[in-house]
Amino acid sequence: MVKTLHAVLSRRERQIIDILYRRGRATAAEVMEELPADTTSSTVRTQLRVLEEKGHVRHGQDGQRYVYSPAVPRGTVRRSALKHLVETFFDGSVEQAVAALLGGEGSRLSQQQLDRIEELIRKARKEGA
Amino acid sequence: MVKTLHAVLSRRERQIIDILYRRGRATAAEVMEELPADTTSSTVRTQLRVLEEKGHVRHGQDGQRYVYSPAVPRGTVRRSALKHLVETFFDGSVEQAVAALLGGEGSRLSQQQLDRIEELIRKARKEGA
DNA sequence: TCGCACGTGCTAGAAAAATAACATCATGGT
DNA sequence: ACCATGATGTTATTTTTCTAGCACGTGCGA
Repeated sequence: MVKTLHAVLSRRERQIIDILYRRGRATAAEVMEELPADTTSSTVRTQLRVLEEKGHVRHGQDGQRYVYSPAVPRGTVRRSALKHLVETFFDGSVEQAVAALLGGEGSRLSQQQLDRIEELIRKARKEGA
Repeated sequence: MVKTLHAVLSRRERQIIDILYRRGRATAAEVMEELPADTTSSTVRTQLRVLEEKGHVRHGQDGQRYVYSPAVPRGTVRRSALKHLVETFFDGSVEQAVAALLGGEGSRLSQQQLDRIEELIRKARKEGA
């Protein structure tokens, strides 16, 4: 059983990495903005450095500041995150998960989006046949 | 911003709670089975007790042993977990998330399942109109 | 009835995580 | 040129998490 990223990280580390996945990249200051207001810059920077040592994030340089981004491609992580979520909360049923996505109050999918999803279903039918 | 369950829990606590959500309910021994082999019973029971104190799980009694289950309904937690995942990894796009579910190699949805999903889309169309 | 197997409660100690203090270096405006 | 500002690195301290030891209770088979 390969450990999914989230199973390995500590609480703060997860918070921070999630911010990076959401934004794609961010400076220490930007990360700090998205954390609870009382979090100090020093703390955030230390965490980022630790995360880098552990190989979870990397940084480039922009002038004087560091710009951090996740080391593992988003696509990879989200695939396993999705899988874990489906197994944990939907009895492993992709169908149930899709149902929850479509049914969620917050969804509000446009007609076009629904069109595109139907298109995906047509493709899935062909492949699944 | 309401904190989602997973944002609050420590690493071990998450592992354990996920097991409970997956299985619905479990004894300390059953939880232990699903954790890394070197985890002791004492440790697991302590964690469960702490989780109960914090209000995340509760227990009933079955003869002599305790049977633990999550305190927050699965449906509630999975809704927010899904939401968080969509925001973090799919730019907030439900469509993209559905696409990933349908497109994942491991999916292998049956024709019936696809039928049911299409039915859901029809419903979504009506509501969204 | 004894004692082993298996359950729980409590509590202390070790390990990991989180925070913050302090020092240093570049930059830009006065 | 100089200081205020905003970065960073290093390191120490505090806090939380994790683990495990020990005591005690219950049931069941020898």
